[in-house]
Amino acid sequence: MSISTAIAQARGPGRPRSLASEEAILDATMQILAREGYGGLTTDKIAALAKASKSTIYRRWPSKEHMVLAAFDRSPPLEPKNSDDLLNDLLDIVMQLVDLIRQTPLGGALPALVFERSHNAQLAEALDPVIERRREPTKAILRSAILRGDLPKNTDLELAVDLIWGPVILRTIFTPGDVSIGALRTLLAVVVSGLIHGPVPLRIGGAHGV
Amino acid sequence: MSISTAIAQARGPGRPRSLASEEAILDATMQILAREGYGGLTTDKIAALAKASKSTIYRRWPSKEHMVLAAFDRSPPLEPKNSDDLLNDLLDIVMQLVDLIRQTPLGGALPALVFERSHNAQLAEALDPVIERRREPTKAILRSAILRGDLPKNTDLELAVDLIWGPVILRTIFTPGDVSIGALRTLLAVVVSGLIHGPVPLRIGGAHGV
Amino acid sequence: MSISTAIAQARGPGRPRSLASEEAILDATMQILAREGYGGLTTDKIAALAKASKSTIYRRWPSKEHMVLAAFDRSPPLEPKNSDDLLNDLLDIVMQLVDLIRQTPLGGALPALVFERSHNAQLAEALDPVIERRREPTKAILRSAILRGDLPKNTDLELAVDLIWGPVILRTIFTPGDVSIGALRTLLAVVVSGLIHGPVPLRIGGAHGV
Amino acid sequence: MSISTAIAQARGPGRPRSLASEEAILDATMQILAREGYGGLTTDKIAALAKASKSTIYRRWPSKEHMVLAAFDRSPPLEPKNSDDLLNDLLDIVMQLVDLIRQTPLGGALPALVFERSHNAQLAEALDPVIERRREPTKAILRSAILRGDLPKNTDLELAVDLIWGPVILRTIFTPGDVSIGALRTLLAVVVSGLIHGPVPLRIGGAHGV
DNA sequence: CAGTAATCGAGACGGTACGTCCCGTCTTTAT
DNA sequence: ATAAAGACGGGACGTACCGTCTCGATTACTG
Repeated sequence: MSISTAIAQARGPGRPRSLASEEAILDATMQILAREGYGGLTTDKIAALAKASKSTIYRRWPSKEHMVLAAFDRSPPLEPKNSDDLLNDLLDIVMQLVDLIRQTPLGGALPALVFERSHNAQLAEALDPVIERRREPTKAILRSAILRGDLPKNTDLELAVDLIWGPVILRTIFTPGDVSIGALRTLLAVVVSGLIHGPVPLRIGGAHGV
Repeated sequence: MSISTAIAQARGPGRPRSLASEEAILDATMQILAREGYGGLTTDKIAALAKASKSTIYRRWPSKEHMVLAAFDRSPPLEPKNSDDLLNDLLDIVMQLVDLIRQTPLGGALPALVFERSHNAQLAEALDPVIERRREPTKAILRSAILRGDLPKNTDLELAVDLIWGPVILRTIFTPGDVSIGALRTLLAVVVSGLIHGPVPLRIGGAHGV
Repeated sequence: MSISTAIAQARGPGRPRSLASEEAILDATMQILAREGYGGLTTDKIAALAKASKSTIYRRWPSKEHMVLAAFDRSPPLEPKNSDDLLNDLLDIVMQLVDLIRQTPLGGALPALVFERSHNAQLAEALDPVIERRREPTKAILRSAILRGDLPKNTDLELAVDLIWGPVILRTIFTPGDVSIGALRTLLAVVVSGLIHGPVPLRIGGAHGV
Repeated sequence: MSISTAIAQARGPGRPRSLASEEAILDATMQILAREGYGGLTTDKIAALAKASKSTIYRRWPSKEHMVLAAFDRSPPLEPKNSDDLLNDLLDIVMQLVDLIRQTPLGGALPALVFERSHNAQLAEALDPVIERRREPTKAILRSAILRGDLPKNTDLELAVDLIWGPVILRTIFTPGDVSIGALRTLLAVVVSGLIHGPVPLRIGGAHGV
């Protein structure tokens, strides 16, 4: 379940792996990420700061990116508010991530993971379930709204999640876009409007004269 | 205007920069990108294939990523169909990019640019206007729809573009999502629905008992 | 004592430096020197031929010249004959070096070391003790001659060594001079003559009429 | 006669070569040599400082070393004193060169020329006559001494020159030796002694017991 | 309680890309 | 034809980082 291999280790003979080292390594990763950015993150620096050896590192994770991912995975999941106000709940959870990205070293590392994922199947395998899990709180909010009748029963959750997060991620990571609370509120309000009213019929326009 | 420095160069004294070299370099970049992927792209390989020297390369672009960007910038802009069917026009232009990303070397390189942008101000400066320009065709479609009356006059274009492209980019680059034509059609239909009906009022739900 | 850092290294923690690599590198240096001359000697070629990485090379020596010096230092010292014939002994040892310079790759590299020494304090530091040590065999010959009474007891050894080697080095490295055995014999015979008879009084000539 | 090709140029059609440029280039060479040493001497720097183009430089001299040599060749020849005191005359001319080497940029460049000569036939061809010419003043002193009867009539001039200059060059360029006036005086006194008394017989020592 | 075996810190290793530097040549317009 | 300016191909350099490996020293369990 965890990214870490240490915990799942079968208890055989020989010296057991040190949990302290493991944490020191991930802590060091976060510190360097915060201080010097992803470009300044090297395995040697991590080892030096964590007072661990590189073999201790590579025994646990096959590459630098996996370490970043493991460090990322230690951050607590987004917490869905589940009040009875859909828009506010969505806004809250969206702001949680935006703040996380803007205020912690993880923001700077996310593009690196995305990049690495694109040509590293091993990392994709590790990253995808983590991403998948991160979508869950949003789905919980949507399910509650459906139960309350605030959204149609046949709402496609995956599509809804993409509609919500797509523009946010775009503005946060891709493009230097407006992610103020006001802008996000409007954005979400339009998305929710689309979800409530459902997709438009296949042909829009062209029937004006009629 | 262009990414290239050679074209815009004032015609002073000294030997002018070779346009032939410039194109050979960008061509070589694309070829290697196609053949070996972004990870296999090195400045030495580019120089060898383009029969150019590394100094000729570095005289023009300060890093590999700038070269990729310049190569990317040579690809023709997406072509808006501008029929009178908004949904079809959007679907068409979205599919254009999805095909471009999936069928050309540029798809593999895009995550690299995003990643590099995140910690390289110099690249950000070069990349952002390129991205900005790429949003224009979508805006043209939206403007036509507004003129036809298929969209409200006060539609926020930037917001609309983000709503359209956010989920698509998310599924293409971030997450291994469904970008089949059917899935995209549904996605766009919901977005357009939201745009037509406008944002929901600030409070959704909570008024059930009333 | 040795140029090599590996041998003298205190046996601390960590993987010890590989003596095999060290020798492979110096062997490769000599081979390339012999095959392609000093101009054809590059660190990449050495690394490739020695199947070592450039980091392994640069961990030991700070520059190409230091490597050449280390390779040079592995050649056996000149062997003083120490018969009871001073002139023959000197001629023998001088011919040993002349042959070494003319028949091994070191000859071609020596000017390079001299050149580099002249503007590289670090190399000077490494080179000087090596040169100093190389003067010893000649001094041994001179000391024997003094003991036998063939040279004055107060003979200045440093001066004698310079008188002997100066002209030889000049003809070998600087100027395309005659270093045949006959020429060297005459040269040494005059030097020894000077050493035996001692310096002339401060004023030569000017007292002719007396 | 001169190292420069400019002067000997046949006066054909077209713009004549600029003598001003030529001098500016050699001046610049000396300045950079003095300021940054041979290692810091590059053709680009020379061109920039002389406000000349690189083609102007390479039209005259085939390589950097030839330029240094041409700059060197502009320095006045050593001036033989030709008093009636052989030892003093030799000491004077030797000190002239020692001072030149120690006090002008040429000292630092000399090892470079020697080095380059060793693997550059073209430079050897240019350098050797210059060196040869520089030996002339010493020979003049020796000839005067022979005429005065201070040296044997059959003194071998080439050998004598090598005996005199060899140790001096050795101590100046090769080895960090003593080139104080006192040390040089002693050195020369022994050499002159050898020249006056002539070579020792072929066998020295070995007849002790007899 | 000795033996076995996996772990630990330290740091060297092979490999490889990077970006810089310099050389000597070439291409442009202006004298 | 030569001048200044400066781009060009070529190629070496020394640095940096990756992920692996080799040491001697620990630290558990297993017999």
